[in-house]
Amino acid sequence: MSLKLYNTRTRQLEEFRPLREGRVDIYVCGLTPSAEAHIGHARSFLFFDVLRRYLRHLGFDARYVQNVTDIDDRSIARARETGEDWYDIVSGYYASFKESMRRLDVEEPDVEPYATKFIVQIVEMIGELLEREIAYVSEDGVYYDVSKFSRYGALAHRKIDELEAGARIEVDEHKDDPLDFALWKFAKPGEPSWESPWGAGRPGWHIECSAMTRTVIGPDTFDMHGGGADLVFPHHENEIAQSEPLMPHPPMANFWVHGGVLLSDGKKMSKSLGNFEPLSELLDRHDPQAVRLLFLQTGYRKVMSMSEESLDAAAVSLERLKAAWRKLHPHSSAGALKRSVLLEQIEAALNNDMNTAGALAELHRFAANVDAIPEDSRSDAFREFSYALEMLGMPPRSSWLEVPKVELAADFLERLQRELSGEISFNGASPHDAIERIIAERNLARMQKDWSRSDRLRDALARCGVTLKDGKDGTTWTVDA
RNA sequence: GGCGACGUAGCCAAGUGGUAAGGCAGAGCUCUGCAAAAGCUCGAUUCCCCAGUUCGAAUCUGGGCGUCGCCUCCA
Repeated sequence: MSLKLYNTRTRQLEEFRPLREGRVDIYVCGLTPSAEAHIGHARSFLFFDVLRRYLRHLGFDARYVQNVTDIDDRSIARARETGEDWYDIVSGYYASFKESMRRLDVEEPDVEPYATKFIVQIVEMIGELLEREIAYVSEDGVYYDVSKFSRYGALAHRKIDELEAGARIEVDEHKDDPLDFALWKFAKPGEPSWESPWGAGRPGWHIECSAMTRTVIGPDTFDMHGGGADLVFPHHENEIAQSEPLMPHPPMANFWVHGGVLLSDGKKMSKSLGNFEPLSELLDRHDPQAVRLLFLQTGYRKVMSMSEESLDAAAVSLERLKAAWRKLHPHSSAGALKRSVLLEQIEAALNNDMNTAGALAELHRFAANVDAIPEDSRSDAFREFSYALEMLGMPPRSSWLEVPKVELAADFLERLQRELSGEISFNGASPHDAIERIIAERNLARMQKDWSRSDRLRDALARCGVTLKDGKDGTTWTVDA
């Protein structure tokens, strides 16, 4: 039993085998920080985070490279509009993205190459393409000549004439063919630029990834290249077109792995449509672990839509896992990980093209049966459950031990006092003490079977947003959301 | 217009030839003075529609209908 992954290159589910024993090199196209990151980006990087964690679990030494395209037309245009420095814009958005990734427990890439740090290698690569006459210098830049690469369109499973029939390709007088794309764009006055043999300018989109994979990972075929499904064409197709003619032994990457896009109101979330809320703000409103859980529930390749309701449902679902973990927690003790059906079933699910929804189902099945676990195997169960959660990127936190509480409103005491109309006074007491005081009074009333007083006290608290729960170990309270 | 994906209970979603995982919501029960919380139990004779292949199909084939993506910057 081993990992099978869908390979966009061959359009098939294939058994994953690393090119070098025990080692996996993954390159994932990162962000172009010309706008605020959104939850669709999070879905993609969350998936690759789980893939990476799983590869490591399988015993591979996984090296994860995720680039930053820190130069592009949009950020330059934005700088012109706002008067800001273009790089301040880029680094601002990127910092915000990184912070969101941290909150989502997405692990840091092992290598994080910035496009602007690889200008030398980019220029060198363009030079090689020109030498081989696969590229040409035009009036406003250097272009890639698509007609020179016979496999062009292979990744996207598209033929050149089909692409040309597309109604939305703009004719550009600087290109020989509408499908040709820019490798280097000559700078207009005021635009950021770097020197090159053909004139000062900046790299086109696509070329940075070709240059960086070649430099950072190596000139030969590497194991996996990933990104969102919307990158298949033209971005990844163009990367292949740039890289493979210069390689002695193509293909550029063995596996091409693409994650499905996220829909918002039935339309793909995208920078140009602006149909999204910044990721950082969404994470203020929703538990990042619940966000991860929600994405784990859906196959990574499926087009998926998301709603506030689904996010809330995921939070409740996460609570179940937390509760199971909490029950096991007192039985923790150091020791080796002992495998049982839980891990076996999770592996079986993940081996099937990273079926995280199936893996999650196993976690829930386990959680539902936690009470039945015999005392002497609880420590093992605890370690295995924790390990599985961690493997999916949902590391148990110390906060899981606490029942969730929300802050009391600022005027809580005043409202409470009013609700009780002087029945009990607690001048100077903290809100917490006041609640405890009422609970004590109520329990006294309950002992005396004074139900009307008991209920009156409970209702007063309820109107102030505090719910009481009578457990067998006494009364606890929670603050309503 | 071309290429592709998807359509499973109220909602989200797994399952890719052997008789429908899981989550949310809902219902019932237990517990409780009553609640809340918690625990237990239950849910599609059926997988968009229509034909076909097969002993057997949600799963394969053909045809419809619908939704979405890509063909343009995008994870």
